[in-house]
Amino acid sequence: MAADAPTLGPAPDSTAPGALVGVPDKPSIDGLEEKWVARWAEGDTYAFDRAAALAAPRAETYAIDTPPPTASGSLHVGHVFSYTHTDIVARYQRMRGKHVFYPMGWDDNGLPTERRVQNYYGVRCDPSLPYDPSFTPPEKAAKDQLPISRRNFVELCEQLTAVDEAAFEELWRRVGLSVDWGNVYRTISETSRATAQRMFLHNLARGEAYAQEAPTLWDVTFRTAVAQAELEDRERPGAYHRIGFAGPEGPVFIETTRPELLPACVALVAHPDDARYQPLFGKTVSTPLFGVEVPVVAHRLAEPDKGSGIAMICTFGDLNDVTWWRELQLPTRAVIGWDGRFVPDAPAGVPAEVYAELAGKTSFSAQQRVVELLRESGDLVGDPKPITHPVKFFEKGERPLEIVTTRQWYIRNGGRDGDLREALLARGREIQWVPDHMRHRYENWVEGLNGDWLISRQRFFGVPFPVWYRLDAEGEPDFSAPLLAPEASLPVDPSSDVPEGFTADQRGVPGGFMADPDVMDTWATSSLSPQVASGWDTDPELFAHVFPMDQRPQAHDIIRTWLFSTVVRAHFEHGAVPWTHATISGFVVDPDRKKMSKSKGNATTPIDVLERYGTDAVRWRAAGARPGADSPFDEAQMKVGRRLAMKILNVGKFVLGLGASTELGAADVTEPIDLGLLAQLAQVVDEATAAMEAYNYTRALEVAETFFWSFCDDYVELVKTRAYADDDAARSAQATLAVALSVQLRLFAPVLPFVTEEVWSWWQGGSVHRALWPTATELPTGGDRAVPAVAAEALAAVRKAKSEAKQSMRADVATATVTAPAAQVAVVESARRDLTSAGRIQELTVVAGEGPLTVDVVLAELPAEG
RNA sequence: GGGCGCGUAGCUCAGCGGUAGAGCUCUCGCCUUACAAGCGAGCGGUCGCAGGUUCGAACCCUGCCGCGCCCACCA
Repeated sequence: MAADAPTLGPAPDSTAPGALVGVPDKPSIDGLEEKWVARWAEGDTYAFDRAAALAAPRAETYAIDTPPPTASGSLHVGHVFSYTHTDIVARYQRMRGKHVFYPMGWDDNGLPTERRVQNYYGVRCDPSLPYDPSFTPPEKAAKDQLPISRRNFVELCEQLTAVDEAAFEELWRRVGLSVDWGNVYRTISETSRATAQRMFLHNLARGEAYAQEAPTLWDVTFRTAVAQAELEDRERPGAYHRIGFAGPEGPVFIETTRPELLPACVALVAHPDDARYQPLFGKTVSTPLFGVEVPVVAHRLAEPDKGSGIAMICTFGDLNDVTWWRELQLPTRAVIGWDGRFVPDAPAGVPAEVYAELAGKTSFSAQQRVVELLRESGDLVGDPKPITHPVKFFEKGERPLEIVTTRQWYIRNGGRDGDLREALLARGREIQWVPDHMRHRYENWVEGLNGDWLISRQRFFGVPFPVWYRLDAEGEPDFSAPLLAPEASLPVDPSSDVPEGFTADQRGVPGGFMADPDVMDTWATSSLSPQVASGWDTDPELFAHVFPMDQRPQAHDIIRTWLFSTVVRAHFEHGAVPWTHATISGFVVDPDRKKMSKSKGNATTPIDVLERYGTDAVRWRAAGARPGADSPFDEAQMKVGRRLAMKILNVGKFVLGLGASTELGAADVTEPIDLGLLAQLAQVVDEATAAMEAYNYTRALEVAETFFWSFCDDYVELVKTRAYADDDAARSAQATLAVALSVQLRLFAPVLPFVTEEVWSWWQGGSVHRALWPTATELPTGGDRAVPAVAAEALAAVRKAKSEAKQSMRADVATATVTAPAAQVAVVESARRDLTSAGRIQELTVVAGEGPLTVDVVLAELPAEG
């Protein structure tokens, strides 16, 4: 977005790509990053040409929904790999002549930023405070956090993340990402906030968003609701407590891991078919300690073989309780408050004097006390049986989730509506997944949804809901008719802005208004990355052109969050998928196959690796990880990439020294082995192109690389003598070397942007990254691929003889007799000149014979061996 | 418990119906004037196991075993 864009660099000058500098004596890959990063910036090499793109058909634009990295986090090698994968595709598409729309975003929203700002400045957000325009943060973070207004807090977030983002940008440039740095967005920016609020108002107007007072999974540390997508299970120790309830015909025993919820018990439940408990259905039992009469009810979700087969329903211990409570229309006896402690007053109908023992306690200490009381009363049977069981946690949280009834905003996602679910599944099928099997993750998730998407969070930093409520004469809010911000006013902060028709002094007073206190879940804004990046809110013309986008690259762990939520928003607002392709990257794992992450301490710092091996080497290794496949981090592999980069420099220098130049072209290629080499290359180009079209950059690189090593080791060796001469055959070799070098540099350019650009600059104008991807049509036709292949095979046999004789490859061969299938005799003969010079063969004989090609070699000045 | 993916040379991985492949490692050589951070050659595998289909299976089918990820399970 223009509003967030950094200033562009100076205009192109003579140092930009395009200025020929000649071949250096000692090519080196060290320093290429600094050199080319600077020149690409100066030359605006990767800028998106908005005017040209909009003037061209949509198919000539390639738009990428770049994942915005968490600005307050840190990057590791895994990030470098996955962003490189996207960049390889971007560079390929650019070389196909497309206008590549390749923005960068920073995710500076959400809890990580909030926590970092609190710690860094020693402040905390208090939305009830007024904005202080002259506020400056303390020099040193004080022990007691200084309360400041939301707007001041957001400003600090913006300041601090800007610093982080500058460091990220520098790293990304060093990685060689061909991002359009004139198109950078931030999830915290005005535009992002306005987009999120406008989209929310649209969702609300269409009934896709709604507010509801309901039991909600609640993190007691962060004191916020969390969504299904943010849950994870963790194994925790617990214990079964066998407890007796007084029934009409003797005690009824239940087993529970949460005896402290006894005061919240509203019923016992068993399966309708469970003969043991059928007599009790419709009757009541009495809770121990509290003596509350609760009904015994039947429900299909009760499992006869779990515990004693009959469970207590509490409001609320887990999600099953919520289901039972809702479906069986049971009363509510909530005991756990927003802070995770037992509320001060007993629920209605629960004796206050017993409950007083628990008020204010945490779940943990309440449980201890309840167990003591049950022991004293004799209602606890035996000792608790220790078990380990999975417990739901907020993925960023450290204490088990509780269930608390609160008023929250939701967006429909098919979790409670079969038709919508089907529609969203159909959207998933519209997307081309790379790799294809990742679509199952999406379908699995959508099919398993058990409720709508909870988007409100009881936090301070984030996009606020653009909503206020009237206060009645008693000062109670009227939630039934929210006051909505007009779209033209967005973004608003309801904690400092005032709804239409009200004045600031009416805030919080009876007859006045109050702000909705919540902010949106971070995914509620991240899910709009295509809209934010493409200018839905700021540049409708651009948006109409690039949306739906072509590619969403992301990791597989956030299919359920980022990918799904993006599909939901696009489905509602645009009736379309947000992109045609979802490319899912795997993780970089450590040698023990554990996911690399900062928190585990096994993450490799990218800058160190980039410095030691060079960016191209690291990118080469990244390209070896297939889409969606996890890949172990192995430094030995980096060396191989470095070797390839070095080889490209060296062979480039050599080939250009042999006379290859832009003066020579396909028309100068006349020798059979040269035509054959280029025919091989044409096949490589076709295969690499097909692979790239299928997003299989690994395969594309593999075929190019296989050809390249054979080109260096065999073809160049075969023709170097001829290329030094001065005749038509020499010119044929030189032309072949020139054409092959040009094609190969372009094949490698997406993966190895630095060395290819360096070699390109020695003899070609412009940037290789703005050159066209090679096609078979630019290569001569009719060549016989067998000629270079057979010549290489014969040369290998000669080398083998020298190697086995422990001779130098420079050793002379007195006689070499090639015995080849009849059909290959002429083929070998056509390469005679190159074969004799490369093998230093004094006398070469070619005869027809049975079986595969063999070569009898007699080395000069050595007795013949068998 | 459900879904998905993966088990091929010591390591990382291709191959996915027609006589087992690459790179790395390792071994043995080579100062060859593009490259010794190089070059040449070589060693190395009953393709997880068991059945089945087929003239023929690493490849297709079935069932196991092992590994990983996602989801569910919380009395």
